[in-house]
Amino acid sequence: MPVSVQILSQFPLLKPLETADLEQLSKQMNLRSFARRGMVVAKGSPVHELGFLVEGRLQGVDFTMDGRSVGLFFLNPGDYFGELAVIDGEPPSEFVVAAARSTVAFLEGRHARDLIASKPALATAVMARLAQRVRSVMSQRTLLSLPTPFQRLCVLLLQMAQSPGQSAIDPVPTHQELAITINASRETVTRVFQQMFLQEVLLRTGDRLELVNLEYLKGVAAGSIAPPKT
Amino acid sequence: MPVSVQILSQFPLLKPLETADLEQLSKQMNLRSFARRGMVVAKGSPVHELGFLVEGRLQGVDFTMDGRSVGLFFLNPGDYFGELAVIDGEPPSEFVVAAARSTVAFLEGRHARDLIASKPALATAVMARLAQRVRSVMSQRTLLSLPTPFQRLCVLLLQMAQSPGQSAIDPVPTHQELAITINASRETVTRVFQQMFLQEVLLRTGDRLELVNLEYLKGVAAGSIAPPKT
DNA sequence: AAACACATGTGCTGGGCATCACAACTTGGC
DNA sequence: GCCAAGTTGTGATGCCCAGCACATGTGTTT
Repeated sequence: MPVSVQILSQFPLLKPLETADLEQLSKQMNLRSFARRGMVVAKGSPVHELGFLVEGRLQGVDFTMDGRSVGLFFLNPGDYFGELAVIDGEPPSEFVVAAARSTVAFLEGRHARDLIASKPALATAVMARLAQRVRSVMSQRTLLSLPTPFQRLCVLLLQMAQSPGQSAIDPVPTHQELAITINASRETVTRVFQQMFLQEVLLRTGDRLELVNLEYLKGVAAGSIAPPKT
Repeated sequence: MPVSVQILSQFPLLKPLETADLEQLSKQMNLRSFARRGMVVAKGSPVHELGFLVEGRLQGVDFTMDGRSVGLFFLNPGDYFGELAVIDGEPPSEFVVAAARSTVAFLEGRHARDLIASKPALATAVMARLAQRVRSVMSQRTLLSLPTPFQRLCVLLLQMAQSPGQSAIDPVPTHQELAITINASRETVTRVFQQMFLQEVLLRTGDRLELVNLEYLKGVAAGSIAPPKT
């Protein structure tokens, strides 16, 4: 069940490859579809595959040993996942589930390793990707060691907005999801938002959240503005 | 100020290199010494160098925007650091300071990049190193989202012990250092230790901390054993 | 030996946040 | 369309832990 070269050529990671390479790859890959909530990769699974998201939306989740979920992130079409397991041969470090009906192209671990090893351009790209992941997880870790949920939420909002360099977040994750990533309760997130709407720091319109008062958010993040009392 | 080939050949990362390569490298590198508390690399510095610790002990530290320190780790002779900045060209992500009088061999960023790009064996090793760092920071992030300091400390102790696969930690970091990594106050760490000594879960002899009751620690980590009240 | 820096032990107090409980509202599925 | 599932808003309660203050121990420096 090969994957069309047409589709493969859409992926930024594979851009440096020749058409011949893509045709070769095409035969090694296979396409699978997932319903909403379908499990794409299980943490600790012995299967090592590199996955390319063709369409839909995936979310990665991890769990603490006592069952709480942490550190959620999203993948959009064009992204790939599973590099960690492919590179070091250890089991995958988190679960990946479909946040919406999705289609994924898989390349078996062994083939993926060979591919990366044989194409220096790919190796460089993968290294860059890993470096970026280290930085991103580190900034999460930094976020989590801020003292108050109020500060953590401000920093998270700034982080999420600055990805596209904009002062808006679209679509906004649910309070529950935000709570998970900043290690606070769902209710606390609701209450902090309430505060910020009142003070007109944030503005919500549909699924879009606008960061009106960026200076305030930065101030709280840097600790120069004290978070307001209850 | 070249670095002797003799010294370079000690580093695991450089093992795959021929003697000729090492001699070449030797000319590109330089050796610097640092007193205790000396700053080896500054976060955000525009200088990108790959550093090899020849002797001594270094510690990496990061800070939140409001000035608290987080996520401290140690380097021992034979380790290298600075790969992140070398790979993605961004400023270093943390400070590295000398925990004791130390000697470090530096290789300039451009040379390091060329070296890695030209030797697939090195590229593979660096990729593996990065993958390991992602996993390690991720487990830190998981640790930080546990609800109570008690649980966080149990998990941290288990993590620190299992590096060598032993049930002891030697040398034990100070309470202050532990407090920083689990995002708790120094006093809380002291009190948790107190508890655990009483219950004979831990045993301290000099600079060595023995994990006597591993099952208990694992139980608390997994949430199946409730942390005792104050 | 004295002086100092640093690590550790311990009590007290207040506030912040998790947790529970429940209501109002929106969304998706059939 | 309607029911179920999921999302958001809000109050009340209790407890855990940060923060402060200070005592004691230990190794290092002069």
